Amino acid sequence: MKTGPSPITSNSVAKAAGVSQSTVSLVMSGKSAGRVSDSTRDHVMAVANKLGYRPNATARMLRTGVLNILALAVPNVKQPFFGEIFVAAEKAARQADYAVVLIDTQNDPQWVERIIDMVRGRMIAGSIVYASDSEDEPRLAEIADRVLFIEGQDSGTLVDIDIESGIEAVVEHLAGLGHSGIGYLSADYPKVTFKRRFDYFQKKLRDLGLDFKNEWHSSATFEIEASTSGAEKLVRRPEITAIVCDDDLLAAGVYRAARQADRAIPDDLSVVGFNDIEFARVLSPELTTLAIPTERIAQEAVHKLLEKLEDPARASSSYEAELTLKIRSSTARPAKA
Amino acid sequence: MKTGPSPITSNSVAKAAGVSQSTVSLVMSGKSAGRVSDSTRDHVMAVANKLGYRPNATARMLRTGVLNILALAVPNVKQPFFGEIFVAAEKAARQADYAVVLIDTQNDPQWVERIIDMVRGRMIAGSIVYASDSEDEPRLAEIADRVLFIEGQDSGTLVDIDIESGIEAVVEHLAGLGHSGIGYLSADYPKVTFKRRFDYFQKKLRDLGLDFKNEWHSSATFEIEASTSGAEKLVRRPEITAIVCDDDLLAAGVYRAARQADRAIPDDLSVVGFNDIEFARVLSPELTTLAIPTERIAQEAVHKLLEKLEDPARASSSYEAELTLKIRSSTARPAKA
DNA sequence: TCGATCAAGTCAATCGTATGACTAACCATC
DNA sequence: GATGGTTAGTCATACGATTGACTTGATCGA
Repeated sequence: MKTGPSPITSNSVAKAAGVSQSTVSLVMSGKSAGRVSDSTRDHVMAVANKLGYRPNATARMLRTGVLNILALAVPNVKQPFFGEIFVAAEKAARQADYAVVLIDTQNDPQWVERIIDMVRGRMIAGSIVYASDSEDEPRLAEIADRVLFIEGQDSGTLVDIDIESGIEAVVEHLAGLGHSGIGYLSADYPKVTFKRRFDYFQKKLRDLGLDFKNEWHSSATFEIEASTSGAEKLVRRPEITAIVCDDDLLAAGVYRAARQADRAIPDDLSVVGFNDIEFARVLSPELTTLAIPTERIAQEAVHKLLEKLEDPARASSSYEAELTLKIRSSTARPAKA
Repeated sequence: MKTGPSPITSNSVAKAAGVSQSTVSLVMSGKSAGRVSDSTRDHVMAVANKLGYRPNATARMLRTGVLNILALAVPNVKQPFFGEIFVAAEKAARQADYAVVLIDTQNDPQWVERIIDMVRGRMIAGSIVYASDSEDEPRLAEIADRVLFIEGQDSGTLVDIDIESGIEAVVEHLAGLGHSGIGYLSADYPKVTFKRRFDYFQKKLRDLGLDFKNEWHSSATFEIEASTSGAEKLVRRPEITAIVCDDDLLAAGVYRAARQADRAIPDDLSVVGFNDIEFARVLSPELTTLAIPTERIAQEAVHKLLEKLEDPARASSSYEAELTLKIRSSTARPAKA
C-alpha cells in the first residue's frame, strides 16, 4: 500500500553508528547515565540527527504503556474563551512533551464514549474535561483516574473556580450603584457551572435583601440571534435596570436587544458579562465583566492531570481560581425614573 | 510505576471467549469475512464488549504503520474562524475514525519542527496547515507528501480560496455605491493569504480606474487595541469613505476608531470585513463581509489529505472555494461632502 | 471411498523500542 | 594473581495487534 521512502529506526541508526540497538535506545531516551560513555552518546546523537531519526512513538508506547497525548474536552471551541484555554493548556502540555487532542463536546454527542475508547485503546494518557454536563461525569467514572474536571461537580474536580465570590462582587457592584431590579440571562446548557452561577446570584440578592422575580430570569444559547431574543424579555421590563449574564457572548445579545428597545447602555441599562474575552472590549460601551485567570487554570489542569496519571493514589491538592471584576463602561448608576 | 487495574488485551478476550487471539483480532478489525463464522464473531464481540475491550491503538499502529491521528495547524485558535475550521475538520476526521491534534502556530514558534517530529515519530499520519508563512512551506518540504496546505502558496495547496473574485466583489460593491477613497487595513502577519488579498484589491482598483495612495493602507495585529490604533490613521483621513479589512476582527478596530473620531458607520464611513464570523452580526451596525464556506473547506482538506496519505502518487484534484459577499448595514453610499 | 475443495480457525513471525540480565574489559587492592 | 568493583556496552525478551501460512474437519462429486 504505502511504502514510505525510508523507515529510519533505532536499528538503522545503530548500524550506521556501529553500536547496538540497545545503545541507541539508551541514548535517545536519555537513560544513558552510567551505561554509555559520553563520547559514544555524542556520536550516536550525531548519527541520529544526520539521519533524521525520531523514535517511533507507538513502539515506545507499546513498551512503556504511555503515549504522550492528552485530550482536552471543551463545550465549544468556537468561543474564544475556550480557544484561550486550549492555547494555554497546549503550551503546558507541550512543555511536558505531550500533544493535545481537542474535543468539542457540543459538536460530538458521543464525546464521552470517544474519550473512554481513546483511553482504553491507550491512544491518550488521560483527559481534561471542562464544564461537563451533570450527566457526563458518572459515565466517565470508569476512567475516573485518568480524567481531571475543571468546574465539574464531583471529587475529580481538581481545578475549580470560586464562582461564589465572583458573583458576589458583581451583585455588590450593581447594588452599590443603586440597582434593585437586576435581571439574569442564563446560558441555556445543562452545565453544572451555569447552574451554580445563577444559584449564587440569587443567594447574594437574598443576603442583600434584594428582590428577584422569576420573570427577571431568561436564558439563551450563544448564537447571536438566540441571545438577542433571550434578552428581549428582560430588556422590555422597565423595572430591570441591570442584567447579569452567564457569558460575555450573551451580553452581546443584551446589547442588541437593548438597541432595538431603545435602551441606552449604561444610562438606561447596566450590563455585566462573564469571562472577559477580548471581545468584551470590542463592544461599545466596553463591557464590565468577570475575568477568569484562563492561563493559570489551564496550566494547573495539565499539571495536576499529569501528576494524577503519574500516581493515581497521591491525592493532589485542588486549585481554586479567583475571579476579578473588570469594571468598564457598561455599568453605571440607574437613571432615576 | 503505574499498575492499571486490568490491561484488557486481545489475549484476555480470547481466553474468556475460548478462541485464539488471532480470531479476536480478526473479529475486532472487521476482517472476519470467510475466516470466522457469524456465531463465533457475535460471541467474541459480546465477550469483548462485556470486558470493555478496546484494541490497543499503538500496537495496531506498530503493525500497520498508521496511527489514526491528524494534526491541524492554524495561526490562532482564539479566533472564532479557526475554531469553526477545527470543528468542521474534526467532524470530518472523526467520521473517518481519525482524531485531530490542534496546533496554534502563533503560540508555538517551533511548530514546524514539532509537526515534522510527530510525522517522523509516526504519532500523526499527516497534517493540514492553514495559512502558513511563506517561510514555513520549504521547511515542511521533507514531509511534503503528508501535508496539505489550505491557502498556501506551493503545489501542496490542494484547498484554496478564490480570493480574487471575492475581493473584486467587495470593490465593485463599494465602487457601485459611489466610493472612490477606499482604504485598506491589512493583517500584520507574514501570511501568503493576506498578501494576496491586498494585491487583488489594488489590482481591482486599477481595473476600475480608481486611485489608491500608500497612506490609505495600514496594518495591525488582531488584538483589539492594536487594530484600533492601526485603523486610526485611516479613519482620520476624510477622503477615505470606505475601509476594507483583512479580517472581521480588524473591522472591530475600525468601528472603535471611527467612534473615537466621530465618524458614523455607515453614514460617514463604510466598512467591509472578511470571514463572516458570528461576531460580524454582533457589531452595530452589522458588518458587511466576505463569507468563507468554512465547513466545506475543512471537509475537503481532511478528505484530500486522507486520500493523499492513502496514495501519495495519485494527484488529487484541488478544490477552490468561492467567497460570498454578505451585504449588511456597514456599507452605504458615501455622504456628499 | 478417495481425493479435492472449502469453511473456520490457529500458528507464529513481525512491527520498533525499552530494559533487566548478562558480559567483557579494565583497574585497584590486598 | 585472585577478588571485587566499576564502566561500557550487548543480548534477548516483551509489549499487543496484524496477517500470511498452515491445519483441521467436514462436505461433495465421481
